[in-house]
Amino acid sequence: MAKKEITIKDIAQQLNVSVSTVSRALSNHPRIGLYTKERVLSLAQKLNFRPNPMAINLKNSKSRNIGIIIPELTKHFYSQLITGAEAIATEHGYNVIICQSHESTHKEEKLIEVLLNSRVEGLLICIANETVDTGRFLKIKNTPIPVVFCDREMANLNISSVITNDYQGAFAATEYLINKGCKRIAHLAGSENIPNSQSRKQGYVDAILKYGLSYQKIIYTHYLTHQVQVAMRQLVLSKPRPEAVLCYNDYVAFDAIEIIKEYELEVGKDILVIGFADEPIAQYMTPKLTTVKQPVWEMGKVAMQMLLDELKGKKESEVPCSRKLETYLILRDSA
Amino acid sequence: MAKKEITIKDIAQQLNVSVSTVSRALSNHPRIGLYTKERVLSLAQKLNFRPNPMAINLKNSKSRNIGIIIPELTKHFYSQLITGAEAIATEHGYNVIICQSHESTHKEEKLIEVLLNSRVEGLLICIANETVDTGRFLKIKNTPIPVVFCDREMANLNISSVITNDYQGAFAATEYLINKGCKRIAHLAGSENIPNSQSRKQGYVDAILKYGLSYQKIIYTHYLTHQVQVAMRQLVLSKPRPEAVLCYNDYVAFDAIEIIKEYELEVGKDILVIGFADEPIAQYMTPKLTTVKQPVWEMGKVAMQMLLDELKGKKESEVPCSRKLETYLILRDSA
DNA sequence: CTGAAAGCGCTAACAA
DNA sequence: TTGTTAGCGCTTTCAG
Repeated sequence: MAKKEITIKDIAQQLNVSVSTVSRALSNHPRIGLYTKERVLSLAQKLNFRPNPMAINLKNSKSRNIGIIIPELTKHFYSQLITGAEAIATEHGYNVIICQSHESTHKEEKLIEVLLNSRVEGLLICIANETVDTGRFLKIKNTPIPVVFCDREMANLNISSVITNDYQGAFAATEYLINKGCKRIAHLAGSENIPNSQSRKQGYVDAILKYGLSYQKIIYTHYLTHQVQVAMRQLVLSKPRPEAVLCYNDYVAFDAIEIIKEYELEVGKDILVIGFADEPIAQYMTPKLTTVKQPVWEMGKVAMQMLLDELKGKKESEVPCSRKLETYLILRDSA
Repeated sequence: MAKKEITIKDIAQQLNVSVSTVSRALSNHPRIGLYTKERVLSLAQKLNFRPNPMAINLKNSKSRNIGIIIPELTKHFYSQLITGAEAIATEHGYNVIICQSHESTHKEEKLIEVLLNSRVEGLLICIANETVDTGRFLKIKNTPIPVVFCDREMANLNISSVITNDYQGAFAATEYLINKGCKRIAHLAGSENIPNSQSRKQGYVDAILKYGLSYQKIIYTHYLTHQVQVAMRQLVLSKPRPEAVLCYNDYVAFDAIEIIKEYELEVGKDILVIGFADEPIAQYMTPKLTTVKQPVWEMGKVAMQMLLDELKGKKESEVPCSRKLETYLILRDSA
């Protein structure tokens, strides 16, 4: 049944005018007779005419597409980020093309290539955890399209970025614990070479220092592995035992809580636990998790807005631009 | 710095051949001199030429885009579905345009319109829960592009669909409880007018019937509202109290478990609980939730494959095509 | 084997 | 105010 898509040419013929007239009528051009315009508009309406975006894009040499690369769509963090980014893009008439690197640097490179080939007008990238070599991104600098990094910035690359203030989040959480009277606060950190982990660790350390506490204990773990449980077991058994533990993220906190329960200690009383991120699971744990919330949705919005600004030729002087979004503590039952 | 994108014309000029020759060389056309071909290919390589997809699409009147409409990207279920669908699409050289209806029928309609305007070649739709009026979808039937429904089918619409076998999942779960010796099994169902909820309820009922149990209790609730807790409280206090409860989904199960704990009963012993979906939270509850897993990722793949098949002109006789994917019980601690 | 030319649907500079 | 024409980048007859 595939009825042929109707074009401005069809309209022109039926009305005995030229295609340019139709084009003008449709695009609200000033120099056109009111009567002709009406005729065109009403026929277009009647025929259910929809301009062919492929033609328009070719004509303008613009794809109106923004590429987004994230590690994993099924992680709540990223789907939230994308929801924010997409809202802004749509608002400005852009589509987003979402690609997943599945945390592989190699795939990441491929995707950049593919997206460039498909002529995206801008790129929003959440670098894979695995990625450390900034060198690979130098080629991006040579593309004419704007790039914005999200959630993780790449040092010395001079590319815009939006991240959350991990340092401040960890600092505030630690401070909260201290104010609650905890003297011995441990930190289950993330991998040592991940910048986000480093910042959180530093926030923790500086808070400890600020209040002159003598106890300080940091254990690096790779979350979602057994390392966390091993580390936590070690903490529970250490003497004196910490009164609180600040976790790299909510998953780490979950494992920590399991161990605490295993030793029949009470979470939120014998040992306070604070997570990071406010994943949905934070509300579904028992006890419900006190955690540092990152404004992920907003981060997506801000990043996309920044990208569009660069796209529309903001003054060079303001590029690259870095923004750090504040986090805040959500108080629940674990601390 | 925006260096102009290089085109086949550039290559043609530098090599003193015509654009058509370049085109042929690039597209591996048979009728071309080997030598010329080599020259073109190597120059293209050297110049880092990438064909402009906008031009190709216009030429072919094909967008190579598939539209996907889902209620909410941040729900794990849907992000998983999309991951499956996207994998297949990419594999076949298609992009996906992901849109969220945010569970609004109105937005849903708008999105269909927008996607049609943007010339997607096919549509994958997960209907919003709110949507009941199939009439609205009739217009889709008049589009020349193939449509596949996912997760929920619309009756009497003659459009292809892929869903999971809710009936069988609920039946198997109930049967499992019966085999474990439960005589009194209650069902916390979803909203009465949602097809998925109806099927699950029916699976429950039929299992009860098959084994000739005399106890049968169904309470309809709207999940993520207080209704669930109210209903569960009622069940816990009823005499005789049910020995097990089959929940409409994992969120319902979570609330049910909270209530059970509230009465100091032991989940998995005093009352067994089974959820539905296997959301990530299922593993993070205490106790870990026994639940009916739906093959969501696979559903996305199957649906996209079906869509592409229709797109590539499978025999009309095989369209529409309906598939029902089997679910399976994941045993954990709650039952 | 290669080139010229038309055309995909639309816009815009230039004429009338 | 309207029409003519060229062109966006590429493919594809149709000639040579």
